[in-house]
Amino acid sequence: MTPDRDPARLESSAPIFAALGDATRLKLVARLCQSGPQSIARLTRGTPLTRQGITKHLRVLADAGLVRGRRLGRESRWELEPQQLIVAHRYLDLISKRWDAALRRLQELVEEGSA
Amino acid sequence: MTPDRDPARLESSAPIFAALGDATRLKLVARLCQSGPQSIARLTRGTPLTRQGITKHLRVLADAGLVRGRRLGRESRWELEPQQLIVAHRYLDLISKRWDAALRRLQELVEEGSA
DNA sequence: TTAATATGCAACCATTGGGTTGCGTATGGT
DNA sequence: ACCATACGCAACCCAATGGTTGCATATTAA
Repeated sequence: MTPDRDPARLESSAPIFAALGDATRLKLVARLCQSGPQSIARLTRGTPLTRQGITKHLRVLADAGLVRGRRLGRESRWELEPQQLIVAHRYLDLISKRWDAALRRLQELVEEGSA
Repeated sequence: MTPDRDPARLESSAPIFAALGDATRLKLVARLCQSGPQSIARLTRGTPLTRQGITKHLRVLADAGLVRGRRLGRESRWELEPQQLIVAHRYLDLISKRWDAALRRLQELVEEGSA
């Protein structure tokens, strides 16, 4: 375990952030979050994009492990996959904490220097 | 405030995620985090990239507000900017919580349906 | 059976992105 | 004064991305 000590593990968060780094995909995530699993056609409604555009974005999210889709009859239902979100979340948590620590160290140095 | 209620605010997180969505930039953030403010030349050492490459990545991070640089003598010192990290962190927090809520609702529906 | 719905696949296009090289310039050290 | 260091700017290149259209296919409904 101890994923917060493994730099390689940390770098693997990049694809997750990359997948979230697009306004359209963020909206998709939000919609899947708020309204639960949906078909592509339904996800397309309300966006200025083509169904194919949405499909591509869903694939990107799926490749990052943020989302999963399976065929149900003639439609394919897509839903959120929480684990990867948690990975990203933990990464930011770690960075924030490290940054806090660095800030404190810096602060101490400054105070020492001016004392 | 209540940034967690403002969809427009939420979408504005996309550039932050996009900036973090690259392995090289994640490493830069980690290095700035661990070893504090550094010059471009120093940040370049240890990477297979050119100084210009690093400079470009720093600009991307800066445009996302994650990092800030200022000229000190003949070198330019770059350091982390924590607030944007917190924004991203809060976004993931929100999504996670919404997702939890959706999961619970779904769970209830399933249980009702099979009861 | 026929029509409408929901999707997948492939080609294509324009733009962005990651990365380099070359060159010019300011700063620091000797 | 001179040289090395640290940097910025601009041009350039190739690959990836965001987005479209056209067409083929499976499924549901009438």
